[in-house]
Amino acid sequence: MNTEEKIFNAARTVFQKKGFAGARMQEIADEAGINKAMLHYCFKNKQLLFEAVFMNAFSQLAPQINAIFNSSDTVFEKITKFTHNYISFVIDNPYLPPFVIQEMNNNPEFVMKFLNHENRPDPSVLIGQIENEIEAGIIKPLKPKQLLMDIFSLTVFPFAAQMLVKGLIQISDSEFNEMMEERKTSIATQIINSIKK
Amino acid sequence: MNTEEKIFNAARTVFQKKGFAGARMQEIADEAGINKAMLHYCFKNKQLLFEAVFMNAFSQLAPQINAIFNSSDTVFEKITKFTHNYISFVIDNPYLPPFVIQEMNNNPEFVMKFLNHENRPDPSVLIGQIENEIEAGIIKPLKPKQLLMDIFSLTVFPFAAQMLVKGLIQISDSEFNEMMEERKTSIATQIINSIKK
DNA sequence: ACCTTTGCTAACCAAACGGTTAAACCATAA
DNA sequence: TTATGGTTTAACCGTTTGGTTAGCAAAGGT
Repeated sequence: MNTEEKIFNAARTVFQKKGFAGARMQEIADEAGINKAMLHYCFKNKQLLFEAVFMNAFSQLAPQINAIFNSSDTVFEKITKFTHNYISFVIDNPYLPPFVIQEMNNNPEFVMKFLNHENRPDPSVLIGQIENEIEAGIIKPLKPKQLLMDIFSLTVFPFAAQMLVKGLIQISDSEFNEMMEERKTSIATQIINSIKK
Repeated sequence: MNTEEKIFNAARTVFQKKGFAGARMQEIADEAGINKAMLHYCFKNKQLLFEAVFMNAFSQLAPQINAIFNSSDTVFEKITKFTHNYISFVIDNPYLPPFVIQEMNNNPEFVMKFLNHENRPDPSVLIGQIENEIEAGIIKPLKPKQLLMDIFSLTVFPFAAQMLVKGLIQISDSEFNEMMEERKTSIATQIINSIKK
């Protein structure tokens, strides 16, 4: 692992734990086991280092999501695949959702920068497909965007609000992971049952 | 409005917009239209000022939620009331969910302090009641905690991840509010339909 | 052999930060 | 009128922060 990678990994760890404002360049340097000046040698400044970490987080997720959204599967298959894949991915990267949501709320200017990114997750094809399947009588009449919001909510929220949820309904880390494993399949079943004609 | 209130309101605004780490005492002072020293005169230090704001946010929400969770209503009625009341409340306080979730993830020590608070939201009664209604054949067999997670997810997530959601599915502020108005009733209907026998 | 570049660091800097101090202000009671 | 005690401020302080500088050592080119 070269120095740039060491810095990047350290930065990802610290930024995801503390957020942009709470992260300290010194802490990232310590975590990487190098001098603080090296951060600026490799990544110019805090903002650019952060953007590198943030964009990388997204460029891991987005193509995976788009591949599902834009495939030739049926809506039901897409829902099944999305919830399963997303939860699997996030179980391995549990810091990602709170991090992304936090920074999107804190840096609205930054939202725009990423929304114009080539690889942004784009549900427009899926929305059209949902409308078609409604007309075809496969899916009950509903607003596609509400359905998307339901899918995102059920899959992403438990991870985004992990600490809150664990505290509120009193579950341990292992119980949480068990529940999430179960949700990999149960969410899709539940949604499909409630929208199929 | 006395000075303490001016400070408190200013602090709430700044903390909710920037988070604890990102908030600046000077900015709070400016927002309140007073001298920075006055903050320390009234609230000792940044940590205590933050805790005052955070606890206040919770003490607005928690009793309302508990009143519903612990009433003598049926589970279906509780779900209906909870989703409706919570969304109504959060439409008027849109900064609250991201703020709470962010700080709970960033200050895990702080989570404990609030979880031992007398007025914490407590779903234990509701969980027992769900188990009873399952035995009574009113509700399909399911894990009560999964049901709670679904309810929280569908109601809270769109607000917690507001910026992300608005960007992803391409909706304006007014469209977002329209969708949330609709969800006040649609979420409950949907959940109840999918769990009733 | 002699530059030039690259990877890296110790030491340093100016600005920003949370917090303190000492004095001014101002109502009110003696 | 003046003494008192809570309220408010300008000025200041020590520390932390992101960022810079000057230089070292090894690698490569000529």
